Amino acid sequence: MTETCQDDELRAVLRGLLTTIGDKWTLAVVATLVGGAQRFTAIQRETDGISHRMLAKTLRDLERDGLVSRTAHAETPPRVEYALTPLGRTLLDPVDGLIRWVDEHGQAVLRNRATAG
Amino acid sequence: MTETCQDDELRAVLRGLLTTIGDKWTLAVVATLVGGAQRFTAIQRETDGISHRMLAKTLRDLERDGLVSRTAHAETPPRVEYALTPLGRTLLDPVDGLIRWVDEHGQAVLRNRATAG
DNA sequence: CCGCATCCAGATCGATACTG
DNA sequence: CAGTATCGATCTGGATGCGG
Repeated sequence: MTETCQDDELRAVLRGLLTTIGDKWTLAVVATLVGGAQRFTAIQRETDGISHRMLAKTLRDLERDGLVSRTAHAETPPRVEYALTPLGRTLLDPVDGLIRWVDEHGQAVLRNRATAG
Repeated sequence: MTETCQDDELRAVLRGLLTTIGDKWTLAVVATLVGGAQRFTAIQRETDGISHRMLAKTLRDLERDGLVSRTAHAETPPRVEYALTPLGRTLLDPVDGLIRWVDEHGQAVLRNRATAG
């Protein structure tokens, strides 16, 4: 495994990661899970305007990447809880950096957008 | 201007920003511009596989947000140079945090994807 | 050389309905 | 309650051609 290959792969992962967390709902869902494990319906209620389908997709993607864990309890009625994995929690740090940037410079971006149309 | 309104707007900006920098090519273009101002064609040559149209769109979006400046020189042949603005450079910091995260945990994500995908 | 408009194929998303 | 499949509307991205 060469370094260039790794570099290429890392770039791909970076883009994929940005695409993932940049997806319309991912961040909101993650924000909902910061406080602790949540059930499917609870997440949907917390996340304003998300459709059933998109929540399912978002959670599956996050689970696929190992950022969110899915625990199905064999009960009636069925109960499934989602939570951030340790790996998922490590992501909160750099994301927080982005949030701070928006907090600091977001207004400037808005102003630019308003000016430039 | 209420705080809740600002909070909503900031969330919108955050999502918009993540969408922007998560867009397929934005990061590669920004990476090209880190070293200094570049011409349209030079950026296209540096950024492997990007189409004319997408580069134009990417640059326009970045310019709209005030992250990239566009300087047209009135010459023949026409020459237009793009460069990161000071605001654009402040964004490099949090993005670097993300890159470090990928550097550190990207392999784990890939492993998870391979297992679950 | 630079940028935009048009056209077209593929991806995405929301609503709905159906299974366990 | 949790999750998947289908369908239709919308959006995106690439190729091409034209104007500055």
